[in-house]
Amino acid sequence: MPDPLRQRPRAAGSTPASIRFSNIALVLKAVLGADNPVSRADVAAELGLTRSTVSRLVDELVSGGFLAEGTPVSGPRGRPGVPLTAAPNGLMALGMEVNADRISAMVVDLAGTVVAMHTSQVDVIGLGPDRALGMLSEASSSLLEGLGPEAHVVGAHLAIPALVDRAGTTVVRAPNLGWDGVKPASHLGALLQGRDWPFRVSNDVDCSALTLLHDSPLHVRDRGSFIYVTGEVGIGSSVVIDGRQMTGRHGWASELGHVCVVSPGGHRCGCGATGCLETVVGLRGILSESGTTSIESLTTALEGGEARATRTLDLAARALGRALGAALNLLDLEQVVLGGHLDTLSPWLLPPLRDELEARVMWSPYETIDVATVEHDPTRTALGAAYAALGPMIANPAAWLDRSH
Amino acid sequence: MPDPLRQRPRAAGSTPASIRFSNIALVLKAVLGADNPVSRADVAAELGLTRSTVSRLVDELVSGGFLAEGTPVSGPRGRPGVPLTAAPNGLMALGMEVNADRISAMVVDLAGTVVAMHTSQVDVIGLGPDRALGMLSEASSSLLEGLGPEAHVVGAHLAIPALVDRAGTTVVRAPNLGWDGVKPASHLGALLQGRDWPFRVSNDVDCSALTLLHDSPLHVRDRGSFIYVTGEVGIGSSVVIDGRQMTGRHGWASELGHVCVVSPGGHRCGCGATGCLETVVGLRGILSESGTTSIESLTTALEGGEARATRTLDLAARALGRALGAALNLLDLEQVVLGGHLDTLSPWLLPPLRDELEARVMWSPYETIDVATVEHDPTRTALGAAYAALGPMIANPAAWLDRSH
DNA sequence: CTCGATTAGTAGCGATCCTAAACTAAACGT
DNA sequence: ACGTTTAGTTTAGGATCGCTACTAATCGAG
Repeated sequence: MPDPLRQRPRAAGSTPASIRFSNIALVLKAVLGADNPVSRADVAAELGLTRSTVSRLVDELVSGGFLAEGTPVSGPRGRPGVPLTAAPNGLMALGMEVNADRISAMVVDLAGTVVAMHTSQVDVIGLGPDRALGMLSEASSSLLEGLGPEAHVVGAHLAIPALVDRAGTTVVRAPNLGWDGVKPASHLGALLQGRDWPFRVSNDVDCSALTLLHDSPLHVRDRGSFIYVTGEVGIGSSVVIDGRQMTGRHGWASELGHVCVVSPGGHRCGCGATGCLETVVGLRGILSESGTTSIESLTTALEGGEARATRTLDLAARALGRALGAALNLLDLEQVVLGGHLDTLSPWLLPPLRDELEARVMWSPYETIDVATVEHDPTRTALGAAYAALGPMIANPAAWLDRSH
Repeated sequence: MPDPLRQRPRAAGSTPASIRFSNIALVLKAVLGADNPVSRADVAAELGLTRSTVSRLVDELVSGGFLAEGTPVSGPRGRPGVPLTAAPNGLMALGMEVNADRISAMVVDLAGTVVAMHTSQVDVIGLGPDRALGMLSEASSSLLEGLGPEAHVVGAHLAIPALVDRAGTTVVRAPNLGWDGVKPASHLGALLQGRDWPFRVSNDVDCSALTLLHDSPLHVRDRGSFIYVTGEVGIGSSVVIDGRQMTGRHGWASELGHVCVVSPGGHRCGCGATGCLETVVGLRGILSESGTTSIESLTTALEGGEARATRTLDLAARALGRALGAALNLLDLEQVVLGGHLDTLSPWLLPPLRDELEARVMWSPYETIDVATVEHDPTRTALGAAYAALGPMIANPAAWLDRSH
């Protein structure tokens, strides 16, 4: 007997319109994701659609401000194709970051070009949510006012060092900021007022990882599955599988910093448990264990071959190897990317880390484990936030086209 | 300039036909996944499609052998609806299992009903791949011959305790069977000959986990994200996220048994590393540590409150907690499911395990961690293999309908 | 310089699949 | 008996894509 109470918000049956939604997104993706500008015919061949279909969709994207046509380029034979690129000065998004010691805002277009940006060093902890977000709101607003008249900012995203709920609206807990249960949208009134933007919040390391996944908002790199581990205040991490970020059920996945790597024994961690990776590989742990006071004095000691420092780094690398070994055994990823002070210390970390991974990862005899590093870039997080803001538009351009029309 | 070398196998642009492919799959899913038989009108309401559309698709599924109509059932008002169910004696699949000490085969229909099954206790290790798979082939063939004439078996799947390549064709390594680089299809000639079945191989624990995800081949349970950990010969595990099994890039994900849980110290594991979960929580490790010789003598000792056994179980539970804590911190899953001897020993494992997880999982203050157990069921693996074989058909019924027509 | 070959892009027609609305069917209650 | 309600079917119309034929633009051979 059918249950009249089951009145779900209806699942998604496909209609002819959803073909267009899907195809127009594929076309945009094919154009933005190509290494070199491509023509309508190239896109048609790549997607297995006819030239007439692609032509129609491309025309829509051009008139909607997503794409621009270049001047025809001759091939070896035949009529020259019209090269398609992301429209400059077309659609853009605002990426924002709040961290313990700075706030940033950045406007980025569909090609991934930074059109405008602003960063201030401020003591966010001292200010509290309302004043800090007020400053961010002001800085962002003046950034937007400085843009040309044809620039069209269509969404915003905020990166924050915190556990954020999956809906992207509430900061559940931000230990380094001392914020609990903050709803950033309600403090950004001046910025969001009157703009019907999609606005969301997410974890800062997740945003940074997006810049590793993409060269531009939609150009996916070779690395389709990786874990990014960065040492900043604590140890942050983010996992990407098959080009999609793994958020988990609540958006709280990828807490590599609190994987247990020392047991028995192990120091107490800020999270309440003992033996967390963060206690061994976090900057504070490394410095106190090595008897140094700053990363500069530590590297000096290491370059001098000082025994205590060298031994500390070896232990840290092996602990990192145990945690990453767990991640690779569980997730079967193709690459590990290290950032922050883990990059700075990589000359001493990498050899024992690779060693440990070879020994611990079940499939290491069959596939190589790629360990890479990325240099610290203070703009990476806000840039990733902008990528996140552009995401929905790229995923469903038809919705935007139909709305603006 | 377009690159003429880039001649990819064309991505998937949608055509009008793909609407039907997608919708017919949704309709089948809605019918098979419902708690009670539903009518065409119910499906239409659930999917947000019109009754006429759903009617047409249902008619196709009925004439194609996927669904059957029951006798109309009156509601409180109006014309009675025709209840739809999986067709009995319609489409079926063959699920097979090869393990160290037995081979099994099982025929299952779309409703998840076991239509026929066969199990033999044999020493698979002694036989080697060719003879073991030959026996399986013979047993399966005679199972198929015993079915009624209207039964239509449309695919097969083999579960095997091994690392299997992602394509599902080659057993890369099966430590408990001593098989390396075996291609099962080439040893199952007599069974597969002349049938244009899809046939694939995958890991046994992954197959078992499918039976936890589904009550029937398509009825997804509440638990959409969980990790299943089972103690058999070693420690096997499988991760399901949002109702989809996480296979990893090579299909080698979910090796929880080789997460490091004891360091410093830790015994050497068969995999070559030290301190693996398997060395502490595997049956062999628990027995030797507790000074008992079988699970029966161990439970007797535990029931008698014997100190060494109790202490061993406590340490094992806490080690399991460290490994599962890593998994939950990395993956943000909603449930842990324990099977095999971990279920048998759960009265002694669960309290310290829950304790350890509460302490180690970052988000435990915000969401409860559900730890459940499942009883050992020797048919679970072959049943899961059958589910796996039915999967492609359920995912794309239109392909089958068009082919058989 | 002209013409053929080649490739890019466009236009019209037909096929497929969906929605909408009208219709028929089958039950209940007054 | 008849109206109401809900299930299922039929028919007409709309959206989208593929197919085919067309025009456009370039190169190179004669």
